[in-house]
This record gives sequence, structure tokens and C-alpha cells, in this order.
Amino acid sequence: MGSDVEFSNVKGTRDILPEDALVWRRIEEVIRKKMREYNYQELQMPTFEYTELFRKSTGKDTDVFQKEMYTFKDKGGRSLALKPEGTPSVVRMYLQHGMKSRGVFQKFYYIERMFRQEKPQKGRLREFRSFGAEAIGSKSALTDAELIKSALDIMDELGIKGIEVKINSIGCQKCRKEFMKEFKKFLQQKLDSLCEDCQRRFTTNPMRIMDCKVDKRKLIDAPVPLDYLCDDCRRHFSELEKHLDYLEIDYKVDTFLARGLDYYTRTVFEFIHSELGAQDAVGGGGRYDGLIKFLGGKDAPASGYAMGMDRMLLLMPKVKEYREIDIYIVTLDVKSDIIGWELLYKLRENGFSADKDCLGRSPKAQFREADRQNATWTIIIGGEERKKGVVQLKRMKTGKQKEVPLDIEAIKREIKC
RNA sequence: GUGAAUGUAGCUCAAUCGGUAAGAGCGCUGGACUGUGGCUCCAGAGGUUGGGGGUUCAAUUCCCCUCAUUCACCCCA
Repeated sequence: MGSDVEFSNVKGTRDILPEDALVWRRIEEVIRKKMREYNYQELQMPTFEYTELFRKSTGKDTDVFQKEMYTFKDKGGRSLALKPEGTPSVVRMYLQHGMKSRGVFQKFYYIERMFRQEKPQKGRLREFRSFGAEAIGSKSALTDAELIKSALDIMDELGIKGIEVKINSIGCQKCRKEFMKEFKKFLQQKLDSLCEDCQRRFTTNPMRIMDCKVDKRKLIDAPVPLDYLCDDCRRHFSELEKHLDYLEIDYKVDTFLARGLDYYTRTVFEFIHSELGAQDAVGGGGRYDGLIKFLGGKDAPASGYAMGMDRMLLLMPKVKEYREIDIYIVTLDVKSDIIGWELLYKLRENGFSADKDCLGRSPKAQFREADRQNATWTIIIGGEERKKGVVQLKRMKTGKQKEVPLDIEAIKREIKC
């Protein structure tokens, strides 16, 4: 790096240069377009919340809350946290603004930046972008299926191929209790053979042991939540499968799929892609029927997901995004320069993207600039044109140029045909 | 937080066993073409070799520390 670089971006953050910004804009446009088709409404949330919100909803025993959050005290001594995920804020907004009165069933989406203090690696940043969709008020498996479908639609439209959908059900509070009893019993026998992390999790968050990669083989005959589902949960899960089949979505039931956040109930799902390396989940989500009541609202079922946009970017086919402007004005002397500036602003008022040299560069340099900017047209003004009250209008692709009166309407006419 | 690999120009990469002026391509600026871009040719600018310390007559090269990046663990988006 050059020695004139005194500062660099903070670890785990990403600078987005103009060429990258074009791709990001496209991703956002596709999300907005699809979410409109699915009738989800946009929500924009604050960058930080009271730490307590995440302690309660994300869960105090989760890694996200314990190890990864950026928390700080403000001058009033309040403990605040940069949001590590979107769902808690969505639910908070839903409750705080009495959004229930807008209807029993509502669908939202957001495109936001999230923050987690982890060691960066492929597909894992400290500031990352995610979009998410949340549907509040429906306990139907139809809603879960629609959510999954919407995410797949978006990725499809962005040209992302090879997404694998994994689903599972971890039951409701009631049947999960049953499962946990048996699961713990099973683990108790093998406790000594489990990895260090799992031994710790055994007391803090036993559910997480289910997708431990180290000891997968040891769990091969472990009880799974699916076998302990109550009748309602079982019916719900088979309905989900039915709806997914109907939508022709390819999925795999992964009986060990568990998610790292506390609020999930019943349906959980993940979108996996093998090219992502260790962070192979492009996104994931599930049902969180208990969360709204838990946060002080009236009992309401809900379901949602979050997608890692940075990971989506990694999976998108690399296409060059070209920038181009309509018109670049080239002037050949000082007097023409003044006419050029006047014309430039007229062109812009008329909706053209247009630019002009302001460094007093040579004609050759101005043309080179026009070329670099991918200008469709150049307008050339010099002494001769000035005398005749005309400009030269040159089509860069063909190199052909034509004399046109110095008049915005005349220029517009010429450009249109 | 733990581990491994890698740090040379804006970018991608060279530089023999440690050897004295650190190179190339792309990009950038200018010229050949004094009023016309792309292609070609020519020239120029741009580096405390990530930073600090050590070994040595001599360090881009070897050693230590540090920082950063990448990948993996972990965790998840």
C-alpha cells in the first residue's frame, strides 16, 4: 500500500466502489420488485436498539448476543446495540406502532445493514447487508411456503443457481420440551465424548448440539425433534411439504437443522449453496410463533427469513455493468467553452445525462474522456460552429457526425432518430 | 476468540544463493495527430517492498514482533 494512505477501512467492513454500487443497486431493485409482487411492505429500522431488545428476542444464551454484538453505553448510560439481525426490530416496530390495527395479517420486508463482531472470512463481514421478509398474523404453512418461494424467486431473478433448500420442524414449546428431555438423556450418556463446545452448550443451549459438525457421527442415532412433534405440529409440517411440492420447490428435510436464535418454533429452513465455503447459508429463517407475545404483545403467529446480500453477491454471475452517459460536450476554445456550459445545463434540464470537461484539456483528451465515459454522443463546439450558430453532433459508435443548429429542440430531434 | 497462509506501483504479478539503480502488463498523463476518441507506436508520472526491530559489509529475500488480508475453526446472513 502506498505510504500516503493514513487510514483504511475498519476490519470487516467493505468499501463499495462505483462499479460495485451498480451491482448492489441491481440487487436492491430486484428485491423491491419481487417484494412488491408478493405484496410485502417495506420497513426501515434504526441502526441501533436497546440491548435489552436483543437479549430478550435473539436470546441471551445465543452466540449472536453473547459474543458478537456491538454494544455500547450512550451518554445517558443506556445500553445500546448495533442491530445484529432484523427480526427483533420488526416485531418491536409492529408492537410499538400498534400495527395490529392495520389488519390481522401483514407482510413486511427490509433491506438493512447488520453488525456482528466476528472474525471476518469468506461471506462473513462485521458490517453486512441483509434483506429479510416477515409475515405476522398467519400460523398457516402456506405462509412459510410463500416466504421460501419469494426468496427463491429473488435469487432466481438475480441469476443465482444451485440453491439447496433445507427444511425441518423443531416443534412448538410443548413438544419441544418432550424432545429436549429425550435429547438431553441421550447426550448425558455421551457427554464425555462430545467436543468441548458441545459440552458447554449442553448446559447453555443444547439445541445447538444438533448441528455440531465435529460430532455429527455421534449423533447419528440421537432423537430428532421431528419424532417428537405433537399432532398439530406434525400436521403443520406435512402441510408445508405439500405446499412446497405444489410450488415445485425442491427441498430436503434435514432432521438436524436447528437455528442459532432462540425464538424459532415449528418450521425452520435454510438456503444453502456449496460455493460459499464454510459460510454456506445464503439465508435462513423460520416460524417464531411465541416471540410477539414474549415481547409483550397479544399472541400472534409469525414467520420470516433473512438473506445475506453479501453472500448473494458472491453467487451472482459476474456480468460487467457498464456505465454510460448520453452526451459529452467537447469545446475547442475559451469562447466555445461558455456556449458549451450553457448547452450542458440545458441538456440536463431536458433529461439527458451529460458532462463536459472542466480542466481545460486538449480536444484529444476531451474525446478520450468521452470515450471512457461511454458517451453515446459528443457535441463539438469550436470557432467555425460558433460563427455559423451550429454544433457538430457525433455518434461515437459509428464515428459519423452531423451539423445541427445550436438549439436544444433541434438537438433533441436529431438524437431521437 | 483460536489456527494456517499471504502482504512488492491504483490493479494483476516478476526480481536467481541475501548482492547494491526493485521490473513488466493493465490503468493514468502527455505526444505522434497544433479541431476529433477507440487501434498502434513513443515518452512520462507513480514504490520508505504493510509497519517496527534484529542478524549481516549488504535484506524485497533470513529471524522476531506488530498490523492487515485471505481461508479454516467457531457462529451465522
